[in-house]
Amino acid sequence: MSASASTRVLHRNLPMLLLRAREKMMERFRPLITAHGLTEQQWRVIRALNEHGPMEPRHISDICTISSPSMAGVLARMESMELVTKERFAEDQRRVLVSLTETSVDLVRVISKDLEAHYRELERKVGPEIVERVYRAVDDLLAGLEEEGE
Amino acid sequence: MSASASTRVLHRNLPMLLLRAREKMMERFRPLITAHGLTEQQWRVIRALNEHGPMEPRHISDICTISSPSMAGVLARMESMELVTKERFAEDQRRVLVSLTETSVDLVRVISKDLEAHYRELERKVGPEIVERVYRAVDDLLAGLEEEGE
DNA sequence: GCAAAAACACTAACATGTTAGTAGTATTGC
DNA sequence: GCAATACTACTAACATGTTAGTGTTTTTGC
Repeated sequence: MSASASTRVLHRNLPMLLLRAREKMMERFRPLITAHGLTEQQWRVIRALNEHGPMEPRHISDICTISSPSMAGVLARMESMELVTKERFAEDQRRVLVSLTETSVDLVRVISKDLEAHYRELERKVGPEIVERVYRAVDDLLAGLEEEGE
Repeated sequence: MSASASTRVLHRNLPMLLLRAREKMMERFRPLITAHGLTEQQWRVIRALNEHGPMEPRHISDICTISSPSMAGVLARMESMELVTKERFAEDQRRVLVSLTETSVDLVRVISKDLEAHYRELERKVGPEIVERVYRAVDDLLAGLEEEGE
C-alpha cells in the first residue's frame, strides 16, 4: 500500500542521504571517542581548538556546526570537566576566549592515533577513490550552496 | 597558534563534511516544515509512512535514521497530535502498526509541493550535475560501508 | 512442555538541537 | 553626550539523540 502519484515526493532526499551516510560513519568512530569519556560534540570542540588555537564561542560554533545555544551547554560541561578554560576579554566584556587544558591536549594525542588508524582502515575498505569523490562532490555542493543570491 | 604536527589530525573529516552539508541544506528546507507545525523528524516519519504505507516502529526507525528510543517519543507526540494511529498486532502483542491519519495525508499534499519547488530551485542554483555527483558518490560510500567483513 | 534466549517497544538519565528571547556591553547616529 | 541599535553569550522550554536497561511476549533448544 504505497502513496498515490499525486502525493509521492518525487526527488530523492539529499539531506536524508547525507544524514544516513554520516550516521553509518559515526557508528564506527563514535565508540573510539566515548571510550575516552567524551561526547562526539566535545571531541569536535577539542579538535577545533587544537587545530586553530584558543577561540571565541561563536567561532567554535561555526567550525563545529554546533549552534550557539548548544555550545553554551557543551562549553559549560567541558569547563566543569576541566577540558577547557574560559576568560573574558579585558577590552570587550561581552567576548570570551576558550582554551584547551593540558588534559585535553593529552587526549588529542591518544584519540587522534586511534582515529587515524580507523580512518585508514575505512578508506581501505571503501576505496580511497570513492572517499575522494565524496569529498569533491560535497565540497562543490557546499560551494554552490554558499554562493550569494541568484 | 596552531597545533604541532604530532597532535594534528591529518585526514580530512568526512563525518564533519557530511554534517555541514546536511545542515546547510536543512537551513533552507526546515522552515518549510516548521511553518506547518511539524518538526523535521515528524516530517521524515510522515513521508516514510506515506511512501511505504503503515509500518512497525523499528522499520520506520531504519528508514528515517531515527533510533528506537527517539522514535518512541516522536511517535507518542505524533499520536497525541493526531498525526498517526497505533494498533497492536493480534497475533503478536509485542508488535505495533503505525498508520497515518487523514490530517497527515493532507499535510503531505501541501508540504510536498513546497519542498518540490524549493528542491528544484536548489538544484538549479547548485547545478544538477553536482547534485547528481553527490548522490552517486555517497551511494557508493554507503555501499562500501555496508559490505560485510574484510 | 518448559526453561532459557531472543525480540520488541518502551523508559530513564543525561547531552544536545531548535527556536525564541534575555542581560549586559559596545557601537552608532545624530 | 546619549538614546537607539547591534552584538555576544547565555537562558528557557521543549524535542530529539545516546546509552543502558526494563517489561512483556514469542521463539528456541532440548
